[in-house]
Amino acid sequence: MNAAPSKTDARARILAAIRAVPAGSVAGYGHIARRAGLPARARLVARVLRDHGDPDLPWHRIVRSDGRIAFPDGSAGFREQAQRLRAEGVTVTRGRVRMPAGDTLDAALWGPDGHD
DNA sequence: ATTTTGACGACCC
DNA sequence: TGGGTCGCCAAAA
Repeated sequence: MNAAPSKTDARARILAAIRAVPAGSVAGYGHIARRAGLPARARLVARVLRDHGDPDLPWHRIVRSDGRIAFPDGSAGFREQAQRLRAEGVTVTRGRVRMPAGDTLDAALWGPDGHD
């Protein structure tokens, strides 16, 4: 029934999906978008992350689909994200983290159908 | 209304 | 792994 989710709702879903990422783990932008019911809206996720305004939001757990940090190498955001991830036990090598292998593990972590 | 931009992604080589 | 192309979408210019 939700054929036309308003932008506000979409944003709320995205934020929820981001908060659903467990500490010590990472997720891609497209991954979050899909999880929020918004396929092909990875860029929207980026936009939300840029604006969010919630200090508790685990934005640092969101990386590119290839595992690379989305900030320019060497930038403040880049370093901060790497630092935060390491603080959670995530290994960051050359600004890159190891992405979860298959969706199977992903489903196990988040729920096979819908669990937010 | 048209073009550019951006914390992106899938493909290809 | 790494570099380049093309597609996608919303906000800004």
